[in-house]
Amino acid sequence: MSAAEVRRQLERIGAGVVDVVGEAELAQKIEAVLAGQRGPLRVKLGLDPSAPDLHIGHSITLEKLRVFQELGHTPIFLVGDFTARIGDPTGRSRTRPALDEAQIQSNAQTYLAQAAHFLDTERAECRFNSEWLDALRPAEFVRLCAHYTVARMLERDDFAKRYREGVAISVHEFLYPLLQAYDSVKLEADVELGGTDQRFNLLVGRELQRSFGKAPQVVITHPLLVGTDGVRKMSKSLDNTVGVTDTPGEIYGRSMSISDALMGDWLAQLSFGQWDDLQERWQPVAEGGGDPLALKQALARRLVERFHGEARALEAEAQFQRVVQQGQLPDEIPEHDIALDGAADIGLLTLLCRAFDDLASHSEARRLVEQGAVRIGDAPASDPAARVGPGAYLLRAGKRRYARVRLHPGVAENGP
RNA sequence: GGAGAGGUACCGAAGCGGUCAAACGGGGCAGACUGUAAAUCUGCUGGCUAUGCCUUCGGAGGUUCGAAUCCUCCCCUCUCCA
Repeated sequence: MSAAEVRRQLERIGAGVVDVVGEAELAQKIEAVLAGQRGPLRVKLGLDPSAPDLHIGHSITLEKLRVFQELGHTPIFLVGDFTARIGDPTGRSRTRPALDEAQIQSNAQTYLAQAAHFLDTERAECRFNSEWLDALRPAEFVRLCAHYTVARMLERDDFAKRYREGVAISVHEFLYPLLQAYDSVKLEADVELGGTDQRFNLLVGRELQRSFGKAPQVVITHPLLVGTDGVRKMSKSLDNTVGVTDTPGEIYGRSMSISDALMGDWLAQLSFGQWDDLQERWQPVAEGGGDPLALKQALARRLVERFHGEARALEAEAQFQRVVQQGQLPDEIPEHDIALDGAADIGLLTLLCRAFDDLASHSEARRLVEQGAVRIGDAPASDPAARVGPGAYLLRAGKRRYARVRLHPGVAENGP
């Protein structure tokens, strides 16, 4: 009976993973838990508090953490506040400022709040690695470094690549995997989850635990979700995410913009065993038949549903069909009151910049006009030198930007 | 410490005294096409009171009618040697 339970747990844990290092140990650990010889498994997931907003790529590991929780084990969120305060581990975006403690705390809270979409964060442990890393004295730290070698560090893909290509690797970058591994030692993690890009770091944790005479953690890696661009991994800095806090419209629209091929990946990776009906519909589409549009709509709807519920999902779909597919106006269009300050009219370019926050300059507005992207009401506006007098207008710049403006002759009222 | 190679726009990468706001590729934006896509094609991609003007080629000076391009010093990266 216990053997069946072990098998059941292993099966659920193993669903959708890329790799489980130490599967036999995992079975033993679960057996021991079931036999009452030890407490629940301690399952670690590291969080980077410098980028707190979660996207659906994160949902893959979070979902697995939820599975562990359902099986009675203990999720541990490890906030890398110490590491975040020091700088960026990838070495690429060195401009990213080191965060101060208040920001880190607030980011960590944001993270947990968003993670609550996936699991019961109340029943999870949340720890900050500054707890032990701040206390680490230089002598101890140096001793810690002695547990690992430079050659082994260079085994990591991106280190090896950068070393080969002559790209700078700072010494502190070597320290990150080690510090992260030390977290596992201190937390006595039984399992650590991560994306495949974390494999190396997680394995260092496993070896360091062993080196410290502790039971090595089981390392479970999950596939990285490819972002909306269909090429690179989903990442906030690449602006190819579908975010947990995005509006229903954004989630729906961004999901609809993915390629058909990517739709297959997303269906497989984000299903979590809940979208069998959609998976079935994927097969014919993959073979060039079926109804890819309908399937993609169903996927987009389910994603909205996951974070905002069914009602909002249906709304988002209806809105998308009206606006994007039929070219009608969206329900909500930002409105602006613009005062002419006594002038008779206003330059079209100035007007556009005031109506659309994301237009950075007149030159950018000019380009849109010259490229025929701008409409006032139904009429195309193609003259950058045009001027607009008082009145109410519907402005459109490209497919996504809409604004209603009321131009009145008065003087601008300044807010209190 | 020594020798050499480098630092160019969002990224990669050409340019090496004027014709350079800087080739080319990627990304982004816009247009066409489409299933809303993707792929493909086309255009744009520093700013402005705009047939011209201003700011930009690691930083600060200098040479020159004129500098991303030459010189000096400084900062940073890489390689080899110690």
